[in-house]
Amino acid sequence: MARPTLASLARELAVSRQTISNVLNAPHKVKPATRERIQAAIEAAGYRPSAAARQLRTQRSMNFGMRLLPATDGINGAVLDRFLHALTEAAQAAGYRLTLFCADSDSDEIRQYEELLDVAGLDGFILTSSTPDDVRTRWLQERGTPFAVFGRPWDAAGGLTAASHSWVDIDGAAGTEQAVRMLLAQGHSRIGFLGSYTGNPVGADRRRGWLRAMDAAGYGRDVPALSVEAEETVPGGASGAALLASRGATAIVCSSDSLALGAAEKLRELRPGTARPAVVGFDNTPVAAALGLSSVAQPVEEAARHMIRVLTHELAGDGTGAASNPPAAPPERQLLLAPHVVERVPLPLAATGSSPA
Amino acid sequence: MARPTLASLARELAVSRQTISNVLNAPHKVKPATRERIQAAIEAAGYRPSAAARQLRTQRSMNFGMRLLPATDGINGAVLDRFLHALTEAAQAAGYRLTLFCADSDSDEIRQYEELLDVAGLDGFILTSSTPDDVRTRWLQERGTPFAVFGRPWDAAGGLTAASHSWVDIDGAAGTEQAVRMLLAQGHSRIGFLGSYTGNPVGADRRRGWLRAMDAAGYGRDVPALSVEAEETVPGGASGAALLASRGATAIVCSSDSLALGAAEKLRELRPGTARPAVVGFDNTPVAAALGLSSVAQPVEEAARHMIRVLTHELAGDGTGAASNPPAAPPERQLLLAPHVVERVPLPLAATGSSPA
DNA sequence: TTGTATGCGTTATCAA
DNA sequence: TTGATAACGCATACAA
Repeated sequence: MARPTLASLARELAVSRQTISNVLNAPHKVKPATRERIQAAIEAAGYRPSAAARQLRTQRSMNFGMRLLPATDGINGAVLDRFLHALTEAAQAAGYRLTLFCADSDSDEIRQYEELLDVAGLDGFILTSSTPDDVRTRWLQERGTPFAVFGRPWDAAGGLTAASHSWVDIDGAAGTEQAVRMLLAQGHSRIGFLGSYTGNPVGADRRRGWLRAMDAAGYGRDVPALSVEAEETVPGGASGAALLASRGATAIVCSSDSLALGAAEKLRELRPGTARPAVVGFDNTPVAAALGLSSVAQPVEEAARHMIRVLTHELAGDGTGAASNPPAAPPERQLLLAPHVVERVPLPLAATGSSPA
Repeated sequence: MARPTLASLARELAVSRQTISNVLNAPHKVKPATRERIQAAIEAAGYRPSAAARQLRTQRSMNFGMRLLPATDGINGAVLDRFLHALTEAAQAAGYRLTLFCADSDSDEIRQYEELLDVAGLDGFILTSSTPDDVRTRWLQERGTPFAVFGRPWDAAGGLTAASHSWVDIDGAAGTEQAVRMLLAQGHSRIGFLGSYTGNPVGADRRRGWLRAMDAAGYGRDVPALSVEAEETVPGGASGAALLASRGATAIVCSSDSLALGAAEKLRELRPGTARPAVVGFDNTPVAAALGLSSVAQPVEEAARHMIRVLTHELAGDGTGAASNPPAAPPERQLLLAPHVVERVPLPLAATGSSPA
């Protein structure tokens, strides 16, 4: 038998379509007795309202869009998987669907917005980065389309502009600060920082935390010598680590896992006696886990959930549909989440490396 | 001004809605003169047909669905990014959109299919794995919903069942075969295989290629000693490599990059003199690239594009809309793609490791 | 509290 | 070749 519709179900139950529609969209308007009878029938018939018909009427697609960037080449791309999964899950739980799309450039991204808005009627977008005068965010704001950004709108100079749009980000400085404290607790004092930070606001932010913690610990005078700039690659990490080691660093905080991987290898090579290379990475990628490298873990799942919360809140008086009596507090429009350090012991593979096999 | 609709545009042009619709969907039915006039007007007005209205009429959503598996823990998850991006891009190029969803289990996945089919009217699904009597594929087939699977339907015993559904897969055996040949050409003869293959059809497939190449090269008698089973982790690779080395292996083909990473570290540790650990991984993940490890690269982009081709072909007489005169050859419903070995030289970090810094 | 009428934007059928 | 009419499935204002 064919899929039931509002009309077919109404005929069957000898009520009007309107009543069934009310049971679904405004249950309080229907007498409890009939409501329950109809609810049971809906259940039994497996009736589900058609999103297309609904959208035609309400001008709501219950659909968010997100641009998928061209395959993030780095090791750190692994973070995207988790983010995407959490995003999809949260959207789904809120009754929304997630549509992916590709774009060649930021301006092409705007063309895609336009197309997806007109054709598919998307209700909002997820952006995975932005700058203070990002053409995309400006376009979306002018058009009044809801969107949320993962990442603060850093400007080129490394400053943070007060943006009027919603964003969620991870507090990188807090992460490196915590990493330094962990290393201090382990007895290290000459703790280096390795990262790309000039002209790279994210790297600069992470460096700031290291700086703060070093100052607080009274090692501020060592800071100039122990801060090394490096390309965010494995070889970059290796050569940076060599430089830091030559300056007496016994531990290194890195602004990425790629760097940490290179640094750890290099330290192990330079000091075969040391069982544990005191290196901390950033992003807590599977690679770090696989190699037993400590790393700063970002709560991307929480970030994703919050972004959906912001979006659904903006789209409805209340996401739940059922008007909660004390209207739920609106989600923070701009939220900075704290990461945490995952401490790991190196693999046996490394531990046995120092002693003859 | 509001977004133009068929009606508003028709009024403006003093033609019927139908004519405009024909210009879009059956241009040959419209007199060239009016067609061009209308096309220009469409362009100028920026008119775009509403997908919802269209779907209501045609029962087509132009939308495919794909389940996002819970964050692939391994290093190898990186392959998904590329696959997803290629999939989205190909779908987009074919005029389709891609909707993501999550599920807790295979049976929940079926519930999601049902929901997405009823509610959103998805036109087809992408699956990323299947077994011979997969409940999901059976359900989809019974319902007549188009779908394509990435991965052959291996059965538990490692056999390949003749499936009636479409799939695309990478020929793992061909990949390892090629890896062995590369190592042979480099002068190796005692080439080991490291992987998880009993009860793991994918691993068994990859082992098969190694076996074939070793036999062909006349090293068949060494095979029993040189095949080592290991858990697909970095430590697994390290201990497996140690065992293989003790049996005289000078090179190792691994069934994953995780294993290769562990194996390479171990070999480097065991033989400090050897600048190049002769290890080949599988999947060509960013980690392999970052570390300068050779690896078998899967053409996942091509696989993704083909799956979209299969799906769109099944849904339309012809994907292009414009009926091509010689009806394009239907895409292979079951396609095995050949991977290729990416040969890399280890990083400086490793090369300098053997000589004093 | 329940039912009736109308329209959301498109395509399909048919008549002109 | 073009135009009028109906229908896709639903929600909303309004009448009962």
